[in-house]
Amino acid sequence: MLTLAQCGPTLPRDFYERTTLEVAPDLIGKRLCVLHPNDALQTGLIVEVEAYLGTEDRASHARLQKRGGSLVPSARSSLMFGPVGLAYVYLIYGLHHCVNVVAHAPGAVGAILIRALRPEGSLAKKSCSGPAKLCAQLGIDRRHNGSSLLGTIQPAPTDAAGQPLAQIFIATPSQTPAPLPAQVRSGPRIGVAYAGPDALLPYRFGLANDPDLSRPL
DNA sequence: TGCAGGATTAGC
DNA sequence: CTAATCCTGCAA
Repeated sequence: MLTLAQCGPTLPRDFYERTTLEVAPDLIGKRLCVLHPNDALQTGLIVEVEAYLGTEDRASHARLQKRGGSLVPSARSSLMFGPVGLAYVYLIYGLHHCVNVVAHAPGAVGAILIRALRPEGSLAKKSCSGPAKLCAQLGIDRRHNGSSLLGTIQPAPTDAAGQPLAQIFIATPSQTPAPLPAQVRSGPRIGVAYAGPDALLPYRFGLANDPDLSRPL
């Protein structure tokens, strides 16, 4: 199992403060890390993500909604409008959690869904190939909504019930070579057929031919 | 206040 | 292919 120091340097805030479509492919090959209150550490390399943009993206939670005759963004997506480097975690189908990274240019709106990991260490034999599966494996749930991904702090934070909360962060692996940009491919996002033409936008990014993809790219 | 549907997954 | 399951958006 990896130690905290072996995870590599944590991605700084500046990494996330670029356009969402710039940040998304750059997350491929980075290491998602969860430090649990009992000091257990779970990690995996990101092999697949999807970018979700702002009010104009019909597939995004941040898209405009009808309300009182006018169009406004929904309350759920408010984190996507705010500071970068935070986790946006939501419940889907009443059953599963999905985790996003808030990332966008200054004044813009957007987040990146983490869709699949290559599991490492204690996770090595588990499947993290799917946005809900990786959250289940890593113990990520709505208590982490709004938590910072920019590093660990002491003492560990607590949730609304006062219970200790696992800390999530993303690091640049120092012992694994970064994937060549040529190996990162894009394709249409999964499960967004309701978005009409926006369902075809190539905002899904992943390592070409990686066995840990949630689906082939 | 009520209802339709979802950035998914496992199982038949 | 469908069920599971609950929060959110949106109409009434």
